[in-house]
Amino acid sequence: MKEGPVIASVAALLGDPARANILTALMDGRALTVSELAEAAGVTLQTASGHLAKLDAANLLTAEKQGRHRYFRLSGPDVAQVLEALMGLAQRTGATRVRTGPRDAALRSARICYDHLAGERGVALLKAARQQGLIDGDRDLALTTKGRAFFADFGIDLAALEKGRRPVCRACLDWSERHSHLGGALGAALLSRMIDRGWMRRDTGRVLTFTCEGVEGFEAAFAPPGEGASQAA
Amino acid sequence: MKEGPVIASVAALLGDPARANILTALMDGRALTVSELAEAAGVTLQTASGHLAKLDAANLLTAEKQGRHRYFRLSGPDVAQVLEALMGLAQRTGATRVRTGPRDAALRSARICYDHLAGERGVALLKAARQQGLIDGDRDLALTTKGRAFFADFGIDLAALEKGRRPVCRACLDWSERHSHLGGALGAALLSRMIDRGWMRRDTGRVLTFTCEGVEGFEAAFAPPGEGASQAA
DNA sequence: CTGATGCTTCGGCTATGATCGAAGTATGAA
DNA sequence: TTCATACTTCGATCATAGCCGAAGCATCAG
Repeated sequence: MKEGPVIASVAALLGDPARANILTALMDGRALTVSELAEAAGVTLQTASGHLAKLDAANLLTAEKQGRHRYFRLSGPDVAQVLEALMGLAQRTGATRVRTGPRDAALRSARICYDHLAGERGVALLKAARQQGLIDGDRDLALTTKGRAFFADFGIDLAALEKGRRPVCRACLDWSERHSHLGGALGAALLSRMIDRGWMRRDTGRVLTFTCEGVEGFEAAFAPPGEGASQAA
Repeated sequence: MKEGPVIASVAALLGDPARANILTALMDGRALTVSELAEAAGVTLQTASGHLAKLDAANLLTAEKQGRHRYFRLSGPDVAQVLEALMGLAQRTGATRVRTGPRDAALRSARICYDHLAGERGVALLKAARQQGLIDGDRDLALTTKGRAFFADFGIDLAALEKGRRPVCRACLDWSERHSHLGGALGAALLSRMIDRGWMRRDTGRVLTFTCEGVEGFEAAFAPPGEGASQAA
């Protein structure tokens, strides 16, 4: 009887279509202006402004003022995680539409979840990392000694990651797959490193498009041991 | 722009205080009746009924009808997971438990459910029968060969039971324990036989009072799996 | 300065939906 | 059978809040 209103106040904020559109538009971790968010949500500027004020007051968003613009971003990965969880729930319970476009397929394949890799590729990465003994644990993930060597070799400064307050490894439930992908500081660093390497590029929105070398490199690095076959479609 | 409304429809359901109270009350995985949920939510019966219809239509809950009662439970662990994530976002303060079931300890211990044994003893009976390999199946129960021998030896005419239209074994949801106990023709015959043996007697109302020999005999026949030995299976 | 752009606030309209009383249905008990 | 309990449905009331037009600040360019 006490918890209900607590979660209700947050859920009610996510329960308005305009606000939900705003939040999903921000799910790629980037910051957008009020005007951009108004267009994404399909409402007028002043309506969006009102919504953003509420989301900001609830600390779901953070605002940064730059000149005449005001940039909003999600206040943290946990917001994105909740949104992903809600999408997964909506899909399982049948609230999602049957209509699936090409953009939907691309989203399913590889996308950004706040700041790390999600979708089929994201799930495959964590699965392979587990199988290769790089990462241990089921719900709470931990780097193995072998994993530390691997990711250091991949070009990631683990010591720097561990200095931050953010957990290095975190399991994040994928809404399109049914399994977890790798979030946390390591997940973010990995995505950043893979983009640096030219393995993929960010399109508009959350879609990640793999390059040819990217597919090659990704499958070489995160291949299930003993299985050379790639998953072609 | 398409995903927003999808998550909004789900989130809006969680965004009402009464519904949020209902869902949090169900978070422990047990099933509760409409009345109990109405009290937990702090609304009247008809209001709760309306909310439950919506949550059921959205497949967030599943309903089980049992006589005059309708038991609701979360439709899956993912629902609870979303709620937990929301609580985390809302900086939860502490867990709340909903008082459920009868206040009367005697009723809780052993009572008649229609015509068979219910309460702690009833749940223990079915649990033991499963563990001893007398009864098989999860939702739909069935007698094993070993079970047929056991109950025949107990003094029950299984052939007669099977002639009737009534199902021999039936899982019946216990309203104080929130686990199943044994109903059906066999459940009724068992209770009748145990009363004949002097294991228990009917008080006024539905309370069943075990005699000393009853406790002894009951625990010998249906040894609690957690007694002394470990629960490994 | 003037004018333009980006955003916020105010005011009023409107729709959604939460709520409960009362009546109706289904099941169990006497 | 008749009565009681558990729940659903209907109907009407009422509060919340989403929405946009218009006006008000703030910043920048000229």
